Amino acid sequence: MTGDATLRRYAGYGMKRAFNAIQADVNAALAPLGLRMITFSTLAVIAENPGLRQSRLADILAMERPNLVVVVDELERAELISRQRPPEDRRAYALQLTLAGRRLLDKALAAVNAHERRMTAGLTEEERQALIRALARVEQNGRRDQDDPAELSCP
Amino acid sequence: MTGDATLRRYAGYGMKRAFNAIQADVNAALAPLGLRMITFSTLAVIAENPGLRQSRLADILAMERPNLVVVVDELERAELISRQRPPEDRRAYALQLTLAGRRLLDKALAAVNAHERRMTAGLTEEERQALIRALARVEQNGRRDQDDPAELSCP
DNA sequence: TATTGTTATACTCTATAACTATA
DNA sequence: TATAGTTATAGAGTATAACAATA
Repeated sequence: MTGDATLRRYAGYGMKRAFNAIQADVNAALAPLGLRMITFSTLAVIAENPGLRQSRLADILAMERPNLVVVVDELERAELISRQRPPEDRRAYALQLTLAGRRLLDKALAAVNAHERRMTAGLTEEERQALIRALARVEQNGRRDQDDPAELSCP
Repeated sequence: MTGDATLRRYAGYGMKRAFNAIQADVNAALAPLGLRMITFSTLAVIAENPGLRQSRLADILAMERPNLVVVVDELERAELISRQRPPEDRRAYALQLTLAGRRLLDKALAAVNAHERRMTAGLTEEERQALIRALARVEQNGRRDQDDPAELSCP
């Protein structure tokens, strides 16, 4: 009686609906920390890659450089990260977490871990891993089609 | 070397990236037909529920009524659907596909089927079905948490 | 009083072109 | 000339409040 049986056959439709739920839940979980999905992700990637440059960070997060600027500005203003000019290339910035940033990220990771458990409740750990693997495959299929826009069905 | 190993452990991160790929691919597949994801979905739901009202359509597609208005306007202007006043409730509109709408939807379904095959290439049919099931579960977990905003870990 | 569709509005995310300062 | 970061801007998608017509 839901009325969308046609669309329910597609992974993309389910993904849109599931992602909307994920986004709402993770943003609610991060809001008490003053973070949202994109600022949390940015902190996590900088923590994993100290000294990272903004353009490389944008590559990793698959977002455009201009859109990252405002995020980095926001995190710097909140004193969660620092921008330092490396002497060998004075065009760039090396990004690092501050102590406050590291502490907040630890709290955020706990909140996001709880969020992940909540949203994947009812799946076994094997099913959760299979979901993550399937999503990575879909992403990869999209990346391949970007390089080769022609249809390459299967020979 | 990707630099996002921390985030890759979360289904939500993979879902954001996979959905971006899905959206780009499906919109590219539908553009030659003058459609995009939301107009395609709207056509598909109206086809499945002839005489549907806009507020019920918004419920099914999990979107706000005001945002649907512009979509229905666009489809009506393109003469793909018709709005008819039902005599028993002259506030509402009964939505139906036109013949052109039915024909275009058939073409769009073929394009979206090809898109789905492309994006889930490398998954077995069982894995694809498991992906769809897992996404529905995540969506449902989000819906439950909306009703009960408190954390309900596991007893 | 409540509901259907609508208007207006605002906020986020995303995408592109063009600028500056360095290399 | 090319690259790193930036500015400005425009387009989607999404959310809420308030209104007119009808129930």
